[in-house]
Amino acid sequence: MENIKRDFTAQEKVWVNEQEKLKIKLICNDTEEWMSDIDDDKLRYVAGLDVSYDKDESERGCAALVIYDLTNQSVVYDDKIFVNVTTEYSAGFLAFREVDFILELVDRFFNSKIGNQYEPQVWLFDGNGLMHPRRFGLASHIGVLIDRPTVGVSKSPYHFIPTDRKQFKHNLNLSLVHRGDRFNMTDEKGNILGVALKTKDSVKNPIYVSIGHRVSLETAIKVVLRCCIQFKNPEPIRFADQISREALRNKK
DNA sequence: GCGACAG
DNA sequence: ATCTTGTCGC
Repeated sequence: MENIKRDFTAQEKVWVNEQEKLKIKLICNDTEEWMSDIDDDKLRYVAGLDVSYDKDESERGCAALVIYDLTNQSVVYDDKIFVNVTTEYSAGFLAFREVDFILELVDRFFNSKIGNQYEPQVWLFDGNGLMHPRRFGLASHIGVLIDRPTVGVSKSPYHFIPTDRKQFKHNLNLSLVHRGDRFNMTDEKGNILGVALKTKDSVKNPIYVSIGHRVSLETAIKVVLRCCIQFKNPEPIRFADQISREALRNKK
């Protein structure tokens, strides 16, 4: 796996500094009691967040937060906000495009009546954590800002694919046969940045899981696998995606 | 030499 | 991210 080299704009240089600064606070191991025995029903509430964008008006978007109860397999909290998107997407800087919306949702949750009752034990994000050019993707970025356990879940391997794309896909197919099978995503030095994780026997393509903040990779994988119940993607993220997307559709 | 790029 | 029908399989 290798990094893509390119020149940064002035804005991106500022963002790189911000990432490096926040990265100092990043914690890449388990910090909570329940993480030592997830199999013991110690994991119950998981948050999922996602932002959808309008196809016609690029400045219009909707961000959603869902708290999912694994015990009852139900959504116990959901919230959404329509947002004004002012930051263009730039690979490696997704967090800066969505951070304001996400923080507002998190803030609204903690200030809600049930903000204490359903405090999520871990927060799942649509995007990467450590699997990032500077090892600080959106999940890590938000994780540090809210200082809660977070995990990055993406649908494509970013640019962390070997030069030989065909060989990579071949290796994936060999390794990923059943639900739970994984393929390590490593950098050029052999560091494991995340995994390609098969979450459903019948679905060929894996999802990509990486540490966000305050979880080990093993815990991140266990959490995601437990949240992938009926579909390829984790339920909390699926619902957040569904809510934000539908809200945008109905507002027309 | 150019382009590569989570959402 | 978003544009999109049918269709295969459980």
